[in-house]
Amino acid sequence: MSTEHGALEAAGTRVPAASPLSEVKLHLVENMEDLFTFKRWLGERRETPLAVDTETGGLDPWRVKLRLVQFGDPNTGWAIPFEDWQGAIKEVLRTYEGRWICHNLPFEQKFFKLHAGLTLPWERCDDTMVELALLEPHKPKGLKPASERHVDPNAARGQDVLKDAMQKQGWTWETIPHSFPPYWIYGALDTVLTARLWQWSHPRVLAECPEAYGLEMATLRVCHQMMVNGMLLDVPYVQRSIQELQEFSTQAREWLQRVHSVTSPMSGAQISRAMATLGVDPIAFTDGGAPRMDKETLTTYRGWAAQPRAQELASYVLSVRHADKMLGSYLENFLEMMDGDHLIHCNINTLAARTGRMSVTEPALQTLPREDKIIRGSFIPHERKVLISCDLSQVEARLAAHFSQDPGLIEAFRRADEDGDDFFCAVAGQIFNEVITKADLRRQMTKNVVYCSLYGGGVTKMAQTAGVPLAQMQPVKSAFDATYPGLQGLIQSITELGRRTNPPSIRSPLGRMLVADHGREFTQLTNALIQGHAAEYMKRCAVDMDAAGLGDYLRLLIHDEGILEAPAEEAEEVLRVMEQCMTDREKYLVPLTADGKIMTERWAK
DNA sequence: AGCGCGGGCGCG
DNA sequence: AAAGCGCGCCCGCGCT
Repeated sequence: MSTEHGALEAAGTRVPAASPLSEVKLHLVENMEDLFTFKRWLGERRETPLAVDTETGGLDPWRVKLRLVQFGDPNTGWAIPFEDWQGAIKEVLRTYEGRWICHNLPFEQKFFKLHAGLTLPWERCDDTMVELALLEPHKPKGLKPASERHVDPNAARGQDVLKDAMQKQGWTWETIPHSFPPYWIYGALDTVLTARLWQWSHPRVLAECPEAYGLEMATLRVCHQMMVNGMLLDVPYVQRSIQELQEFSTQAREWLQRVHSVTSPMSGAQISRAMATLGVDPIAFTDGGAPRMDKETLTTYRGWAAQPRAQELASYVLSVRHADKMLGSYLENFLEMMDGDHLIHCNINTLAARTGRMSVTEPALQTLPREDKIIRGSFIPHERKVLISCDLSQVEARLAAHFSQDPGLIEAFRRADEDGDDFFCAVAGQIFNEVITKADLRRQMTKNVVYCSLYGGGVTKMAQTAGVPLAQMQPVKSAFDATYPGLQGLIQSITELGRRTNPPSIRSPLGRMLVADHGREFTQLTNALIQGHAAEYMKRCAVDMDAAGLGDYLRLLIHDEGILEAPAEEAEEVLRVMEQCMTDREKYLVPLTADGKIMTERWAK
C-alpha cells in the first residue's frame, strides 16, 4: 500500500495543507511489487543520510519482537514488516553504502544485533538524539518533541489516534497489526522526521561542538558492546543471600508489628507515632514538615542510651530498611533481569545527566553498595577470567586545580604524586602548618571543605558533613580560602560567565553546553564544569581502552571507575594498559592518574 | 489499577 | 549574603 498525498489524513489526523509534512509520501511494503518500488527508491541519489527506525514489541530487546523496520529521507518514508521481509531488510542494512541516521541509535543497534544478527557500521551513523542533547540539553530530546520544535508543529499528531485505537482494540505493541494505518504510517513518518531533524541539527553540531559529538558517538559504540556482553551473576550465591535477608526481614517486621504496631518500616508516620508513644520527641523535620525518620535521624536515636526502647526501635527499623533495600533494589532484580546464561545486560544511557554523565538502569549497577559487599559480590568472572577495576584518582579535585590554576593546589598534587604524600594531608598541612596524618580529623575536614566548595555548599554543610560544630569548621574554611584563593576565584568567574546566557550555561573543554537552573548558577555551574569534564574524560578513557583492544573486556563504567573482565593470564597486562589509558600527564596542569586492582573470585574489595 | 509525588537511600 | 552536585529505584500515600 502506498499513500501519495494526504498520508496523515489516511491515519485519521488532519495536517494543515500548508504544513511542511503535508506533501510527504509514506509507503508500506506488502508484496514483491512494493519491495521493487522500495529498492528503486533506495537507489536514488539523496543529500541526506538514510534514516532508519524500528517499531518493536516493547523496550527490552532481549525479550520482545522486532515488528517493523522503517527507512526514510526528508520526503519519503517506508515501513517494512520485519518477519515477512527479513531477508530484504537484512540485505539493505548490510549492503547500503551511504551514511545512516537514527534517533536513539543504541536502541536500534541492539535490535539489529539480537534480531538480525548484524550491526550498522558505527562510523557511518549519526544520532539525532545525541545531537539534540548537545545542542539543547535543557529541552526534551525525544523525536516527537524535537520534531515539533524544528520540523513541524504538527509532527506529534497521530500519537493520540494510535493510542486510542490500541486501547479500544486491546492491542499492545506486540500485537497491533502491521497494516493498521496509524501504526505503519507513523512508523514510516518517524524516519522522515529523523531525516529532517538531522538537516536542522547536524550542521549546528558540526559548528558548535564537533569534538563532544565525536566522543559521544564513539561512546555509544563502546557502551553498546558492554550492554551486549553483560555481567555474569553467581545465581546460587544470590539465592542464598536473598533467603537469609528475607528470613531476617520477616522476623524484624513481626517484632515491629507486635511490639510497636508498626506495619511498615518505610512509613515515617508510623515510626514517629511509635516514638511519640515512647515519649521521644522529633528532632528533625522533612521539607514537608513531617518528623524526619531517615537513616541519620534514626542513627541518632539508636545512640540514645537514656532511651533503651527508642534505641531498640530505631535499630530494628534501620536494619530492616537496609535488608529490604538490598533485596528489593538489587538482589531480587538481578534474578529477574538476567538472561538464560546468567548474564545481566544493563541499560546504559550515555547522556542521561545534564552534566554529560552516564546513567545505568535495569539494574542500577552504578549504585551497588560499597560497604555491604554482598551485593557487588553477586557478580563473578567467567571460568579462567578475572574482574579488574581501575579508578581515576581524585579526578574532580584535580580538575578543580586545573581549571582554577591555583598554584597551591597544583603544588599539593605535585607533592602527592612525586613524594607519595596524600593530597588532602598535604593541603591540611599547609592550612594548619603542621604535619597531618591520614587519621587526623583535620584531614577529613579539609576534604569536606574542598568537595563542598566544588559543589556550592556553605560552611554549614561542610561542618555537617564532617560531623563537627560550625565554629570548628569556620576557621578551616577561612584558612583554606586564604591559602588557595584560586578555587573561590574559579567559582566566581564561572558563575558570572554562566549568568550571561539564557538559560545560564558554560561550555566544557570539548564544547558541550552545560546548563543550570535560573538562580542556582552558584551551586550548579562549577560542579557542572568539573563533573561534566570528568565525564568527558572518562568517556575518552573508555574509547581509548577500546582502541587499545580492551573493548570486548569492558563491562561497566561507574563515573570515575571502569570494570573489566579479562582472561586470568592477561590480567596484569590488561591492568597496565587500563591504567595507561586512564592517565594523562600532559594536557592538564596536574596529572590525571588512575589506580587499579585485580579481583579473582568476585566483584568486591 | 495506574499515576505522580514526597521521602528515603544506594552510588560517584 | 548565602547557597551540595549528578543520578535510579523503592515504598507509602493520595488521587483518578
